[in-house]
Amino acid sequence: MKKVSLADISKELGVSKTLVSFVMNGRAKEKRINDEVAEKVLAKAKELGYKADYLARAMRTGKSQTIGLVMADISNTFFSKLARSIENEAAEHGYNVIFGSSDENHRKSGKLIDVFKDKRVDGLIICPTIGDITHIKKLNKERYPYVLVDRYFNEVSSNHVVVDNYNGSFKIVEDQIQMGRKRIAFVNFNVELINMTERFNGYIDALKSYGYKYDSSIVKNVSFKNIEKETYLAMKELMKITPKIDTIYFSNNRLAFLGIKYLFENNTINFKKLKLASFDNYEFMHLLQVPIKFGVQPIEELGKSAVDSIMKQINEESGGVEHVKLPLDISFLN
Amino acid sequence: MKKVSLADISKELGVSKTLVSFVMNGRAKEKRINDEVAEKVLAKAKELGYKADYLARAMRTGKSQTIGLVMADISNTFFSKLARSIENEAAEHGYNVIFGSSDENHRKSGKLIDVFKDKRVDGLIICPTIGDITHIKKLNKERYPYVLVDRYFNEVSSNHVVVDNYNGSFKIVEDQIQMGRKRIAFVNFNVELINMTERFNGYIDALKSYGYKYDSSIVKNVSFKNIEKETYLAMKELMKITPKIDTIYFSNNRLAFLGIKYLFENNTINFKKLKLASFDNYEFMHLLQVPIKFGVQPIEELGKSAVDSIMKQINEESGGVEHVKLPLDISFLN
DNA sequence: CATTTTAGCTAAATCGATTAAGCAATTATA
DNA sequence: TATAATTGCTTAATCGATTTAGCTAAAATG
Repeated sequence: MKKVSLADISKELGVSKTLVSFVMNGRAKEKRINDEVAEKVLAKAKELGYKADYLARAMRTGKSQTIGLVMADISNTFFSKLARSIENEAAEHGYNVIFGSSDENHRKSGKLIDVFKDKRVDGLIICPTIGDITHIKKLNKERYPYVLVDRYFNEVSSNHVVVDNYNGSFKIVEDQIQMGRKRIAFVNFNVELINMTERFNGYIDALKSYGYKYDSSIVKNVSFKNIEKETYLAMKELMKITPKIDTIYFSNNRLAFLGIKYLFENNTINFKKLKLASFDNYEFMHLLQVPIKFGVQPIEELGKSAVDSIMKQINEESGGVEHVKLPLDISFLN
Repeated sequence: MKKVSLADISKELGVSKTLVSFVMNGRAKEKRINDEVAEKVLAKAKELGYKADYLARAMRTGKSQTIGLVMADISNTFFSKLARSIENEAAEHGYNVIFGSSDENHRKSGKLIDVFKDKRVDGLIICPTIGDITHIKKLNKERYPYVLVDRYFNEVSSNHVVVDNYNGSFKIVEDQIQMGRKRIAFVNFNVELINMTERFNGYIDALKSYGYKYDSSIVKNVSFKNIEKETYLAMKELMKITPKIDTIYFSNNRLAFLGIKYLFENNTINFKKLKLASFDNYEFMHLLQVPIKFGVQPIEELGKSAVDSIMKQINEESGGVEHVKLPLDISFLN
């Protein structure tokens, strides 16, 4: 019941391991192996139940048929859906996925990247966080196949696949404006992640292009770490401001969730006067009895596109750095 | 900038690879290596930036420091949270996690198990689906380290970690009874998965022990595949039944979500008369303006416990088959 | 002083597949 | 007919770490 190796087959048939290896890798023709011999090898392999040892092969070829996935937190729906999409697309190419969560901590992501490289993943899909620039630069230098998803850095060239944060955000705010909203507050993360700043820029520019004045007192920035407390605090402050705001726009589903939770827990809110908007959603969101509008991230395409980029790089079909920007699905605005 | 190997160190110092290997594995004392020599080796290793090659080591030792995780669908919150918990606990032990989704299809899970074994994962954490008995039996025969989570099979002995479905379900139904509900409908999956049948048994027995008569017309079973359509159909039928039901109890959060969605889309429902219950929840659930009560799965403990079981097996500290049954958190019933 | 023990180290096999280099026999070409 | 090309296959090195078996010299023992 123990493992069958190339050597076993070669011994039983009295041929060399080399020959068996060639046949098993489908290189019989190329290597001009006699058809009859090749067939015998295949038959014997089947009989003995031979399967190439993954580790031995990986060690020789340096290829592991595995992709490393580094995200902020797989238990977050956005990332778990992304992971699923990546898993599916990777499977199409015969690859598996090994994953790890960074919790937006670049020490963790750095460690994960190192371990995954150590395990010889053929490529890395990374949702980078602040401070990951160093790691990206290193990957660039080493020409290690990788692709960033959801976020990237202006300061360093990289393959990346992201959603069009700027235009998505612009349209969501524009929609509120067109609905007659006058004072649109914005709740964002206080970090320099490009997706977040782009959403902010979309907000600003939408206001501008409709002649609204930018009022920094109705823009709140909360931290990843104390997201719950700070979002609550931001909400509390926003509700007190005069003249009254009539829309709160959340730059992400998590913030929207917490904001809504706050509103429910402090149920003096009049939803005739206050509307909500969110850059992206949870599946549940439209069931909440709350006037909220949101975009929907093209998560599946993000994952698919990321894997495709990795595959191109692995197979060296890549024509240099690749930037993919997918539109936010705003069909739910109507 | 290329990889530093044991041989590089041994050459530079004029000692054998064996010695270097011993030192690097902390076996210097045991192998009676001269302290000065050992120190020299460590210093040189640091200087050259030596890191043991994972594949070479894995090939020799047969250990990959990786755990394989097979679930129904990582994009489902239950599983993604479980995955996160498993990832964390595995990391504590220096392990990574490679994952795959079976979509409740035993062909897929079988393939995943095979591939993961091929990749020499040191253990498997499996959320099995119907038809996986064969694979479990095989793992038993091979004495491959594994543990089932969330589900298991009565027909075959296995290590498993599950929630106490029976008692959890019993208490949820009991709670409805104590609230004065008279006709409690049940929406379940139509599959022979033990977690689902146990939830059903809890429902039945709670009814019985309070002298309720079991009425099969208010128990609906839907399939995994057409979950959306069939749940809608079940809801439609339940709402028509007379005498009117006054509680719908969903055996899982997904069913509850779809049921609620149906109710909202057919908004003639009077929530003064109809209450809801669900075995487990979504984070959002209590924000819905719906009278729903639910249990909360001890997901983190499930994952932690599963990894611990695997670790015991890997380190051969396991004293035979292990069954863990964790209580459902019902604190939200109050 | 002869023998045993111990300290300190190494050679070489091993895990299992891949592959560069090359050999022998046959066939084609000049 | 001598040389070149092709067919069909093999030997042995290699990837990098682990580990068994064993060697030498010094120290301990009787």
